[in-house]
Amino acid sequence: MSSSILAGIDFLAPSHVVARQLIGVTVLVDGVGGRIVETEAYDGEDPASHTYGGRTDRNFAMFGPPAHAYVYRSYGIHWCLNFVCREEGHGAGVLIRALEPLAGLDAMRARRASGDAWTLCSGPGKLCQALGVTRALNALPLDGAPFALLPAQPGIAVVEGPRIGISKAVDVPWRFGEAGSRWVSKPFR
DNA sequence: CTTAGGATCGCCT
DNA sequence: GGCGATCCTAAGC
Repeated sequence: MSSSILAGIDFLAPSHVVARQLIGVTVLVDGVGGRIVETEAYDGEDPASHTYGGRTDRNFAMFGPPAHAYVYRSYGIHWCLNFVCREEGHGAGVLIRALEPLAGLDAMRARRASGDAWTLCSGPGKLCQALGVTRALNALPLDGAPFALLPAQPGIAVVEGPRIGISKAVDVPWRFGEAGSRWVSKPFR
């Protein structure tokens, strides 16, 4: 049994609400990770979402219970980490796009041969490489090993903007970030 | 600073 | 066979 409430967030809420609340939450994978500073929301009603066309072998985790991981391979090369939200069967989630690295910096640098501190986790593919996230973590619950989530400090200022790297629903403002953070994948304007 | 191309997996038409 | 919720490197302005 796993609760839908984790780190003070109710993962049964709509994905754009969860995406906003996740800013400032600390995520660790085997003790390596940092504060979430950038997210994007995706939803079953959303043409840009992997789940828009229904359930497949690749996206089944997004149709499973909330507060679980959905990991997929992007462009055949990178891994991307999502947190499943909404009720089971809905097909919604939040893409974790960037972290402020806090724990396990040595492990991150070892996994990401090139790259200075600013680019260790400044993108969905990069942070998965830094934290060692692969398909092996797909569909696992977020309230147990190797995951750990710690609540955000209250009062974090959040900015929003259009999502990155998609070709449909381009104007939906479902990208969220910590205001003024230098750790995001691209500046907000 | 901006743009272009390659890497390469899995789903879709 | 095409294309993507990406990243890195190289070249052009």
